[in-house]
Amino acid sequence: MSESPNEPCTCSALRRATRALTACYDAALKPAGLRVTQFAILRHLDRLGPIPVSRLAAEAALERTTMGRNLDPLKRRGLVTVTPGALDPRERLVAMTEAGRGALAAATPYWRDAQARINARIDPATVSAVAEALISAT
Amino acid sequence: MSESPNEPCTCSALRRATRALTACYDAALKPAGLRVTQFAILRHLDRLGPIPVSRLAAEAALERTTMGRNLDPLKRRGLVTVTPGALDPRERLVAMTEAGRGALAAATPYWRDAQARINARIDPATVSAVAEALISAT
DNA sequence: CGGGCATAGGTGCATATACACCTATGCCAT
DNA sequence: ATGGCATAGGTGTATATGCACCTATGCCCG
Repeated sequence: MSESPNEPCTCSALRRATRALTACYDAALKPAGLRVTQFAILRHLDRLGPIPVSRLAAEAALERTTMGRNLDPLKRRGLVTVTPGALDPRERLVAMTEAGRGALAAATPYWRDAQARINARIDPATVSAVAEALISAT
Repeated sequence: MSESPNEPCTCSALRRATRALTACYDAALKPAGLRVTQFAILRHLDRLGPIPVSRLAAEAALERTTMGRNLDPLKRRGLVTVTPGALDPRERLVAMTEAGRGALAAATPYWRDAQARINARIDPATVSAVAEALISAT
């Protein structure tokens, strides 16, 4: 079985599924003007409050510099601010603005729709289990 | 349950898992100088033979222009050639070179290692099932 | 206090991804 | 033949992602 010359690549299969799922969420969030990556960052900020870039990256399991760049569109649109930390000026504290909170609130119903549609098709616990296994396997 | 204010985002969870899995495969393939995306393209070409860009994109379930750009690093390193079609000069036929076949052969054992390591941790059928469900759900 | 290491972050580069728009060419109907 | 539509592909722009390398600053130790 795993001797098949055309054995499917587990990684490529998952990448493809993720492309499809991301397109689905992005389409759902489009009326709110957010992508799912941006929505996720706003959700983290809403939960955590002002937080340095590195810690925000760690929360999202993103590379530090990736988070830095992913904040750019949100900064440009005034949904978050990034200011030097008062205690340690090396730190850059990321904080949601009022506009950011508004965008998050406006987007949340669309996100819930997408969640409901997807979770009706696949058990989210299964996805969670797969994700957990993959993350701990690496 | 789905009323939790901090309900996890199925999409973000899957994106995170895919980032981790991709990093794992990319690290495994590093000695062969390929990324998993590039390895996947070479595998498609090996299976299909010379093929127009659009059809190759369809096989990989990638957007046409994405495939066009993903071919750039492979072209630059001489692993594939892209030539105008003889019958229809609008078409660009993508073909593996000898160097491409060599790179694919050299990379395959590393890919098998990664597959074996991952498939020992999670049932690939489960991943397939999740992927199928997500792709058909969109 | 001064040197050295640790920590926070940014920049340059490369790849991956997709949409909107453009060009070139084939093909068909009149 | 030609005008118009369909098809194949490329380009511009934007976001997402991560590595290598750089700067700036804190902090500790002698």
